[in-house]
Amino acid sequence: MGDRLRKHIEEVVPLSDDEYAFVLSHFSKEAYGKNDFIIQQGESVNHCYFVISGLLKLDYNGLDGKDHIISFAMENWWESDFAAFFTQTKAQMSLQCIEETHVLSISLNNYNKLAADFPKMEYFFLKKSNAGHIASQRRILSFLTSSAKERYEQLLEQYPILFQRVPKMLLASYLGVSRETLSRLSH
Amino acid sequence: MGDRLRKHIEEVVPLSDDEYAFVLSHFSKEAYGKNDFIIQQGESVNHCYFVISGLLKLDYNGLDGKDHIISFAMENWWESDFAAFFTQTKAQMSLQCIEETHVLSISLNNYNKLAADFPKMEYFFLKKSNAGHIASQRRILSFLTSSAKERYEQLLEQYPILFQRVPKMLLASYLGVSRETLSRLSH
DNA sequence: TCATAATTGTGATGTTTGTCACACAATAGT
DNA sequence: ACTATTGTGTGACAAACATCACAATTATGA
Repeated sequence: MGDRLRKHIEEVVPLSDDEYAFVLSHFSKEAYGKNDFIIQQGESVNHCYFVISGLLKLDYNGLDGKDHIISFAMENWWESDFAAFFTQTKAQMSLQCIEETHVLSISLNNYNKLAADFPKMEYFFLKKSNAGHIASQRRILSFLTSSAKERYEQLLEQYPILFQRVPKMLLASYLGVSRETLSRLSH
Repeated sequence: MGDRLRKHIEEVVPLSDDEYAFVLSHFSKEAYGKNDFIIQQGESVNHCYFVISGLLKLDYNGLDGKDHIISFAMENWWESDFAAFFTQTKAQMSLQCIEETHVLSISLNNYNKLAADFPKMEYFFLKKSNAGHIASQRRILSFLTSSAKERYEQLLEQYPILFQRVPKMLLASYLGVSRETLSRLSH
C-alpha cells in the first residue's frame, strides 16, 4: 500500500528507488474521515491530492443549494479544484470524502519544483493532465449524445463499483438527473 | 500574423529569437478551405493543430447520424482528437473547417521531441493541457447546473463572436439542444 | 442572375425529466 | 436496542425539450 504512488507513476515512467524517494519527499500523507471536507468552496486551494484509498467527490454547490458532482475520485486518482490550485484563487468547488480516505498531498510549490527539477515527473504530469482532459471530453460527449438512461447505463458499465460504494442520490447528481428520475431509470 | 504562435507561447514562457525558430521548426503550416476536413472519423490522427486564423469544429457523429460539437476552435486555440493523437488510435471525432483556416501542425513525434529537448515547451504544454482540462470541467459543470436557456446565455456572454461566425444549428449542436429549441430560446 | 441548397422560424404534439408529496427502508450514533 | 438521520421508491402533475411539418429567408455556385 505504501508504494501505490510508485506503481502508479511507473505505469508511465520507470523510477529508481532513489528517484521515488525524491518524488515522495515532495508529498505528505493525510487521512480524512467520512464526510470530511478536503477542500471547501470559498477557501484557498494549496494542494493537489493523490488518492491512496477511499473515495472522494468533487462537487459544486449552485445558488439553488443543489449538489452537482463533477467527478468522483477513487484509488489512484488525482483530484483537486485544479482551476483554483493552479491559479491560486479561491475554490469554487468542494472536495469531500464519501468514505474514510487516505491521500498524498502536494503543494503547488512542490508540484512546480518537482516538475522543474525532475523531467520524468514533468512528463508524468503532462501525461496525466492530457488523460484528464480526454476523460472530461468523454463526459461532455456523453451529455451531448446520450439520454439520462443511456448515461446511467454507461456509468453502470464503466464503474460498476460506484453503485456499491455511493448512495444513488449522489450518482444522480453526477449524472445530472434528479434522484427520482434515477430511481425510475433503474428498472 | 507570422508570429501569432510566438506571442501565444510567450504568454506563458519567454522565448529568444533562436528558441522560437527552434520551436517553429517542429511545425508545418497548412491551409484549409471552408468545409474541409482536417481529421476524419475513423482515420489515424498524426497531428495536433494550432489555429492561426479561421474557425474549426471538433465533432462526433453518433449512430443516429447527428452532429455533436465538442468544441469550436478559434484563433490561438489548440485542437485535435487528443485521445486518438496521444494514443495513436483511430479518430472518433472529426475536425472540420467552418471557415477558411490556417493552422500550424505538429506531429506526435515532434511534440514529444520538442517537449523532451526543450523544457520550456514541456512546461508550456503542461500549462495548456491543464487549461484545457479546466475548460472542459467548466463545460461539464454548465451541463450539470444549467438549463438550455442558461447555457445559451452563458455562451452568448462568453463568446459573442460565435453568433456572428457560426450557423445557429451548429451552436445548438454545441449546446446540446435541437435547433428548434435554440431558435425559441433566443427571444 | 437565377436556381439550388442551406439555414431559420414557428405551430402542433409527444416524450422526457423535474418537482412535490409521502411512505418506507436502511444507517449511524448514543 | 432505539431514535434520529439519511437514503429510496412511487404516484400525480408541471415544465422543459424533442420531433415533425412546412413556410420563409438567406447563402452559394454555375
